[in-house]
Amino acid sequence: MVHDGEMTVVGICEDDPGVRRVLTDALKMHGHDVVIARNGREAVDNLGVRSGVEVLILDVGLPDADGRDVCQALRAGGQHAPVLFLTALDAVHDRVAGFHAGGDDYVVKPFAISEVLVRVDALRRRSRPEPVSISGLSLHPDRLSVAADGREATLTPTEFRLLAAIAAEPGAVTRRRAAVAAAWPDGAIVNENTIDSYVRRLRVKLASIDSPVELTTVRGVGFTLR
Amino acid sequence: MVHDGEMTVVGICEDDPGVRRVLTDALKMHGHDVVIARNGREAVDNLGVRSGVEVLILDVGLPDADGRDVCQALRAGGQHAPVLFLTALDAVHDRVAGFHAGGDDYVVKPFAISEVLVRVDALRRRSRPEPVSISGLSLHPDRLSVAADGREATLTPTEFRLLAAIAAEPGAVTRRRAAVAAAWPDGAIVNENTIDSYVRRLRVKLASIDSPVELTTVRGVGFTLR
DNA sequence: CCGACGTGGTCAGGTCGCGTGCAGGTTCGA
DNA sequence: TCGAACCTGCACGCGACCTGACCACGTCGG
Repeated sequence: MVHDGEMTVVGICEDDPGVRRVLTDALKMHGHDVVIARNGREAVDNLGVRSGVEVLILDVGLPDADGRDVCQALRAGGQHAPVLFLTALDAVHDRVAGFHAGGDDYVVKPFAISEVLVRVDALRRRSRPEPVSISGLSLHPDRLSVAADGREATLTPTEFRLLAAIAAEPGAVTRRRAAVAAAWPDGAIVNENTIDSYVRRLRVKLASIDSPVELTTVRGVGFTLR
Repeated sequence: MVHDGEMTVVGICEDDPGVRRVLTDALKMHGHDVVIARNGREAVDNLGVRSGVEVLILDVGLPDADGRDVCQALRAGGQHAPVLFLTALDAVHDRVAGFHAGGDDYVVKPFAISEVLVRVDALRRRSRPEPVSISGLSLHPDRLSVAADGREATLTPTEFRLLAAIAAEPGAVTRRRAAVAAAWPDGAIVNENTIDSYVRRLRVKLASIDSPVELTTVRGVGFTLR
């Protein structure tokens, strides 16, 4: 089957067998794969980075734990997959709004399956890399752009890889060799000077959006974001 | 008059001629239009997005395929019409419960015609192909058209699928491969250049309605809506 | 049965921008 | 002060993309 994208591996943490079943069936019917956890403990065991899940569906109201705690525990374990929270109606005005801002999403129970499916697809699509925010600068891999405040600048693929590599560890110095390896992953042999050209272009684009951070040179070592 | 107004186009996939006849007659008597498929193959051929059906009635127990597989195949083709599954009694406790919770529905054979009619109406009502609005652009799946402000342009089915895929996440870059997979869900091998032609046609049509958003190219990656 | 029409798909040629390298100037560290 | 490291501006080639046309096929009305 070749339809709209690749299969997504979805991790579900839900105590209610009925809801679990509904979700599992619907997701499988749409060509996705499912990993199940019945409670917080199983979630931590089964839905970590090693599980290979790409999207998480977590019930906020678990018997043994809050879905947000589960999320936090998974995140602590290096699991960065986007989360779709299932929440009861009365919790909506609580702190749920916060989820949405974080790139994660939520649906209110009782929910329509179709809604869950749509959101799972959306999360997967934009999740591969979630927008990376670094001191007022946000990188959007799905848009190939960098934004500060409201302004946004689009980057070429190579520019983006380079900036992403340098921004990966804010404050740390990215060595020239490391930057080259990141921006040219195929191991192409590029002129030492080429990277300077790209750094320059990045500086111009960062300036065009009044970036709060500067791309500075550490002479003899590499580059860093300040 | 009982039925609430507009005619609904119902797609039926059912192998039993008797059941087919009963459904067809009842639906037509209530002012609906019917498109028939005798098996899974015909369903995929006749009940896709291009058929214009608004509600699907799928027999779960087809000779050549499971109704759920048929549903999956149709969904992959961009057919998002709600489904009413016809299922045998013994399957109820199977996984059918899952359908009812979602946007879709089911009835158990043998069923009362009136029940089917009620559910068809309910399904249609709650899933009227609402136009999808994206930054001033609205896509009308039921009319295969795109509108901005007051102006409207009609699209061919392939054009619509392509635009819908790119518009799914405004601002995000839709990769060429993904766009191809969306516009040609059957996995047809199309010339790499073909998609360019369609993008061009879409651009022309978007321009003809003074679209507020532009279909721009992200060189080396894909397309995006800005 | 035939021709008009809409749709899907292909092709050849032209355009354009990304990736790249170079030359010359400038800054920094010793 | 001197050399190396870095910055700046620019030019160029190739491949990705755009453009406008063409053709094959199915549908429908006459």
